[in-house]
Amino acid sequence: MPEKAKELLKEHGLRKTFGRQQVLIYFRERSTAVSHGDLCKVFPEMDRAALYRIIQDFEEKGIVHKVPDDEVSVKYAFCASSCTAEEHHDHHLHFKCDACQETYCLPEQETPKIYLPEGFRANSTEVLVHGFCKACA
Amino acid sequence: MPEKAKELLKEHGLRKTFGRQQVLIYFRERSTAVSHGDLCKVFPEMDRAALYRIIQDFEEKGIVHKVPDDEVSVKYAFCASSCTAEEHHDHHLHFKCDACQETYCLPEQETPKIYLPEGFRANSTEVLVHGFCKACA
DNA sequence: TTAAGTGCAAAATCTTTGCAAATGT
DNA sequence: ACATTTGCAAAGATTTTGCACTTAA
Repeated sequence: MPEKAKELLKEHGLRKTFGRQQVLIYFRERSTAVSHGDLCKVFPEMDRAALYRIIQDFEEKGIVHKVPDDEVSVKYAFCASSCTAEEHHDHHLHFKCDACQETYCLPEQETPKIYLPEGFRANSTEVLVHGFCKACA
Repeated sequence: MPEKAKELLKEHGLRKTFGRQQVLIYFRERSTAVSHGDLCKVFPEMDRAALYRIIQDFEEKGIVHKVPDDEVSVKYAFCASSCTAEEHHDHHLHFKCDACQETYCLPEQETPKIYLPEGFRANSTEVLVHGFCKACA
């Protein structure tokens, strides 16, 4: 994976713009998932609509992935590795702290093998564990 | 578990109103999760705000549970059994079909044991499996 | 130069809230 | 009769869209 945001954008077929670089760097430096609203607070000078489009482009190109959430809005986190527009490979667990409300990606953990009822075919599995994180426990 | 919607409401400390009975019966008869928007379509004669409040009351009292979703809005499904206002016991899997977009509860399946990094403490686990359901496979 | 991205404004949705009228116990 | 719930209307948030202007390649 390229070190520079610039290269990462290029690699995923996106033009290197100021906004995208800022947001990409922010995602890379975080271990927890953020919503669109969160990003608006982090980048108050950026346009809301532009942020929606940046997130959307990043998700389509495999730079960030959706993290299912039980609050109102979806969250996003930086893709672990090797995700492309064709396929995401973020088969790791997510952990949401009931105290600080942060959602962590836990990439060391593989998703467990799930056995489905007859007739169901699985493509991918999302796991969201609730509890207290290291900082809040 | 009581057979009648009326009794179920009473058991959870909610008054038996027409709207609540309708919605409760609807939830009981479904095997897939629905959003507020879905309910509005099913009950176009009911007030949006009232539906929000019904869902909220049901969730608080342990009649339905939230199902994390990767779309815009949260979904809800009927509680398997014995959930109360104090504690939900819906530790089953959810399955979302990539074709028909329905989210199923898979109550036969126990959630797998998850091993977390040092310092993290789990309370509950939500699993959302993506793939093709029986009807679409 | 020209295809793509941004900023701004407006529309469309979604969610919450307050309060008078209706309903359940 | 009294507390709760509903219906309606308004406000607040969130998300999407269109289009002129700017920027990247």
